[in-house]
Amino acid sequence: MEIRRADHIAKTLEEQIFNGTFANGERLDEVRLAERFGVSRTPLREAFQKLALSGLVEQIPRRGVFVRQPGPVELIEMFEVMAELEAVCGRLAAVRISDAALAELREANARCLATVAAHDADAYYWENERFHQIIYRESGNSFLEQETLSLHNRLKPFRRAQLRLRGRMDQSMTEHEEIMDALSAGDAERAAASLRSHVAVQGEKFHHLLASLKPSVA
Amino acid sequence: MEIRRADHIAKTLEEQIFNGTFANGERLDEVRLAERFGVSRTPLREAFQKLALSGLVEQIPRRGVFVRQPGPVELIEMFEVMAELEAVCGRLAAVRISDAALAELREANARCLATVAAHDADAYYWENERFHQIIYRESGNSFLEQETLSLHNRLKPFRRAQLRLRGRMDQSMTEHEEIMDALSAGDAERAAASLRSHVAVQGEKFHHLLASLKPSVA
DNA sequence: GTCAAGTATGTTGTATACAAGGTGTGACGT
DNA sequence: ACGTCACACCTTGTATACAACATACTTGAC
Repeated sequence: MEIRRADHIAKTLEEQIFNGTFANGERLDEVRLAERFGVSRTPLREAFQKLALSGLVEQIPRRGVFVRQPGPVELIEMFEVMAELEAVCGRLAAVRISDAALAELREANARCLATVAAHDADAYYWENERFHQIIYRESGNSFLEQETLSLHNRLKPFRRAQLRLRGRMDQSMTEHEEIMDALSAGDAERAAASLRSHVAVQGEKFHHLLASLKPSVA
Repeated sequence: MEIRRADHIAKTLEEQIFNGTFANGERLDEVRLAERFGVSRTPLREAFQKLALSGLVEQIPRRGVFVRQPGPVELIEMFEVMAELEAVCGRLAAVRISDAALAELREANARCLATVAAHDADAYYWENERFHQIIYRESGNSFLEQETLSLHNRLKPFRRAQLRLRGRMDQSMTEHEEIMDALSAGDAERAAASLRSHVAVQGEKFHHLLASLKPSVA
């Protein structure tokens, strides 16, 4: 099944890092992990390189690889960039989106509403993701779509955390309506602005969450 | 000297791919390149992975790695994203830039002017790069700075090509002036717009260049 | 007693040997 | 003559062996 074990290892390690299996500055021992996965060091090192390029671990020559959870400031920076990328997607999509995609978007938004009514946070998470991914796609720029999706995935675990805050889902839905309106009207600037603030508010919520957890770090 | 030969190989291969040493769909033979670099396949494969993650080559399991020059549409997409990223940097920099950095920017622009007066395209290229990198830095968002720089580097060879077009350097300088004005005034939207069009015009020029070379592709 | 230097041990980086899969060619059958 | 199946060779993916470097501990000298 797994033609390339290195890829599978990379994915597994990525999940485990996300799930907090490893502490922040922890060194990933090649031989220990190799025997844990039942493979040799070779595919493991390949997996390490992928993770290093993704920014999840840091490779220091002749020293080893260390898991590198992004700090508070870096996370805020990433959320800021995410907001801007989505804004760009929105601006482009406003003038490029097809009628079919608009209908698709409306449908996705309706499903979001349903999950909010059902207070199903997990389901909302997935439907919301679909809503945004349609916008990425309708930017009409595959490269932009890929880059935005990549950052989106990288922020996944942190985005998920802030969703549990009180009333966030309802607020999010009204923002979705505004976004839909702007896109339907083909108003590029309004679409960009509404998407930017929609995502930026996620970053701020996350910031608050973070500050409430560790008041010393802020 | 070179602690990590794999890194050196990756850089060398990257240059050679840029310089057109390899044809577009060409397969990179591991053993042949290994003996050509005087190393074993191991560091070469590590180099391949880096290049694959950078998008310069494509790795097909059990088939090998193939050099993957971006096609016309992908290049246009990348230029579009580049324009938007620079616009974002500009918008943020307009409200975050320090007086010292503004002076630095003015100086860099002055050096650009000097190289234009001297008709030194190569020197202009470097000074122009410095001008833009200051703006990336002054966005006050290191993550954004890195991402923007990364795409900038990836577009380097193509940006260089369009610079040789008639009158491009003079036009570019007047655009720089507009950008400087907006940043000095702290006008975020004007900075964003001027930077966007400044870079977008590069993409268009490149598009023209491309169309004039291969009329069949467009 | 403390600091420094040397050695030993452990870990990373590289080379080579081995295994598994894919492709191409040739032969045989229709 | 053309198509299909089988075998051989070539290439990639993985394991293991080896070398270089870094770190830590011990020993000796001041």
